[in-house]
Amino acid sequence: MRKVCVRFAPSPTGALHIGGVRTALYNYLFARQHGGTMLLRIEDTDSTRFVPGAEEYIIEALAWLGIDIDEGICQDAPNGKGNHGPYRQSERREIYHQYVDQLIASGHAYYAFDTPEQLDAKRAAISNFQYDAHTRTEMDNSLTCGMEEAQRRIANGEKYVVRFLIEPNQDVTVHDLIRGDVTINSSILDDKVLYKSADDLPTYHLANIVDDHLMEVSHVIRGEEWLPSAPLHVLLYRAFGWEETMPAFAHLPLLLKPDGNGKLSKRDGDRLGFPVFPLEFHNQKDGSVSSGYREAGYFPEAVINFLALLGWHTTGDQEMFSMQELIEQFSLDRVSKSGARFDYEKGKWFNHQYLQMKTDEELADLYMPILAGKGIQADKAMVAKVIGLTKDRVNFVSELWEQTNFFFEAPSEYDEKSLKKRWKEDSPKHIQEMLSLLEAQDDWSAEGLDGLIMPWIAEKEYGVGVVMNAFRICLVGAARGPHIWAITDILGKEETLRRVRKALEVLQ
RNA sequence: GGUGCUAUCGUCUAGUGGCCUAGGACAACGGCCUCUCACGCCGUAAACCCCGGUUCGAGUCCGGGUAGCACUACCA
Repeated sequence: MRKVCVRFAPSPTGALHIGGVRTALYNYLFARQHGGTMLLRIEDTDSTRFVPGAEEYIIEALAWLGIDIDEGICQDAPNGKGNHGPYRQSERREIYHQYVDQLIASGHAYYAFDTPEQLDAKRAAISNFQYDAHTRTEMDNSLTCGMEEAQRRIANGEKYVVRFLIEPNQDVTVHDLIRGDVTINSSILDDKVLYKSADDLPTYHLANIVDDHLMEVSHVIRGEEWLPSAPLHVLLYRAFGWEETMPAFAHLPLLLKPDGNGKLSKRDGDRLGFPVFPLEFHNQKDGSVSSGYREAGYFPEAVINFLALLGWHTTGDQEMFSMQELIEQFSLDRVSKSGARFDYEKGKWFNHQYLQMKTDEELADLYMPILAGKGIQADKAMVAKVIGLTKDRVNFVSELWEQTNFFFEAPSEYDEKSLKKRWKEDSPKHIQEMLSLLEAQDDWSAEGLDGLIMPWIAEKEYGVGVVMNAFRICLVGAARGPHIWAITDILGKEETLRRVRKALEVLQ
């Protein structure tokens, strides 16, 4: 087998869609597994859809996710590294020109002068109009006007496109690594535009084949939306005489909407309230802002794990995979053929799993800026201790606040539902008595307090639940939180007593 | 409309002719734990799209339906 080289080739037309991220991931896993090269090429042949900042966004997103680029555009080489550059298609005009000329010379392509308006009129007049073997003889092109005339018109500055001449009635077979052989008849293909007059750049089809060939790409792993045009690409390789070194193809299943029909779109994220992009994106072109997984509090390894399993699975029951395990176990023949519905709930679960794997200190580093944002300066050791008590109940670092706020600030009000259920008629009396006991207590350890309070409750027959819940409300402001002696431990005697006195005052 | 791809619990999936009275995970529901809320643990419910065929035997192979998806631009 020849040296593996895969490419991820996004268009800088906006934020990188999560489906694109998965495509990049599968390419990366395949490359790493085979000791091959992961190449990033920017497909900016549509000047009208270019969005400033999109390319930088793509690079930053891949870097955040840990998808390292070996060749092409990347963080340490914004203009590309490697021997096959430039890696931005807009910088490869001359190269494409040369290959288009080759196709014209060999009779595989021709010039066409039909304007977009003329084509629209044709489509309106003839249903299912297709520019192909049946119709090209009636159109305005170098086949009908003659090559010399065509050259003259071009020299005069007339706008033209180059079309690929497709021989009708040929069965074209594409071998797909995931789906097997796919065969279509060339008659359903139209004479695709290879070179556009609008911006003097090639279309995707031409640029893609020329670049993959020149960049020695061995495997094209891309979304299923490209499957219908794969036979066209095979025909292009043949026309260039490159069929021998043509890359292998693998078309990945699509990511579908969580509900309803169709593929996952940006709108679904807005509608259902979850990110569809890896990073938050501020679109400079239309002013829109899209939320990202990073900003939503996801760990990159959770996003990777979640995405990897949307369309791929091993034979076993394993669900948690590190990047290294994915590299070892990934294989294209275990990629699903059918589209995968995007299940955001499972994404949260993955983040929960990865959050539990972090140390309390690591999480404290992430949480302390959030606390600082609320004007709270706390000791890292104390924050880590609080996190150790509460992390198992959150999916995100950002959710820590609602689980830990009472450690950092005394309750300013008392939850009504908790009061109704847990603050009984006798509670003020119980807490008052308990306060006296606590005031006289020197051993403030969990064991010490437990040894003090439990026998007292038992002796008075007040009921553990009744007293402890009322006590909890005094400290927390509600009926929630970790074990009560863990709370008193962190609060300390002074703060605990202060909160109890305050509660007694407010609640009576 | 045309062409192609696809089809197992609500969702992601395991299953490559007998190990399938179809396994796991998320979500849902119930229980346990317990001073509360969670976590955790245990359990329940939940699927082979339909019709034929091949075969001793089909979720698994074949054919036909049906449904979903994608493509059908001087977008990628």
